[in-house]
Amino acid sequence: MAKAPRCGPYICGVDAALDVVSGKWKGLILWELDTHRVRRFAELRRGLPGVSEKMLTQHLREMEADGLVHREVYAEVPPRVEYSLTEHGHTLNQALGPLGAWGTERIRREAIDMVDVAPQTSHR
Amino acid sequence: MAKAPRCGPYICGVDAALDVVSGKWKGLILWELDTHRVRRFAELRRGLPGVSEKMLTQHLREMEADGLVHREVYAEVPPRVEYSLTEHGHTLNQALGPLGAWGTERIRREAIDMVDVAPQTSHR
DNA sequence: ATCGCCCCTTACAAGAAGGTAAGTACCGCA
DNA sequence: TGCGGTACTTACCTTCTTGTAAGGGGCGAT
Repeated sequence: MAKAPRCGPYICGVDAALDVVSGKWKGLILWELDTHRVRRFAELRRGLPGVSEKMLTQHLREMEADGLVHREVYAEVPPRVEYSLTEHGHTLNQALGPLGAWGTERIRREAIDMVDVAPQTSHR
Repeated sequence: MAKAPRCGPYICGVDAALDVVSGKWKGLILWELDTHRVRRFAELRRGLPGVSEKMLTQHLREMEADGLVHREVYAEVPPRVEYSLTEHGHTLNQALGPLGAWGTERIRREAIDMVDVAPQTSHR
């Protein structure tokens, strides 16, 4: 069920983009890879609290297939693999910027709402 | 299944935003509701090819709980319900803009790649 | 020699998301 | 009287995603 494009016919661009970032850890992987330019497998694992090795590998492979991350394997011992964002991954991250800002705003707003709803401690 | 914040502790804003738009039809619902300012249930259903009534109701309820859409019920016969974007939904859609552009670009690029890879009748 | 690190892979199991189909209650139309 | 339209709800089932656990091959450290 997966050819080059993973999912069906996209109705709009948002669809296509969401398809590529949907996955429990992909947003965080993107974030990690953007802050630190390049990360090794174990570094990413430590950076994502609670991720299993399987999921990390799987997501990284999908993102590689989607052309978002670059995977550089060094034929050394012990094995070393470095992940970094491709040009595409980078532009995606930039496109994700406003969304991240919106999300942050939303979190902030929810925090305020919670204080409003439970007003005994102090006024907001 | 859903308190005010639906999912766990968000690491970054992208997380929170993705949580809110992840769902097979939410992107499209947002799009529909943004183009036409206000839509009724059956109109939305006709606008999203292949959506089931259950999923549409479910997604709309979640988005209402998330403060993205406004649901106006008219106590008439036959029943009439109108959905529209809230202020939040609107800003979300704007934040989704760059992502949509990225997705569109990606679709275009894939189409080009496919032509590159499969030049009509030659070797497979 | 055994342990643990590195970067995975595989098999299996659980859970969430989504789809199908039917039912509800009311009405206008033929 | 029966059909279709409106806006759902419910029960059941399938598929997709995620998690758990184990293994594997090479090497440095204990």
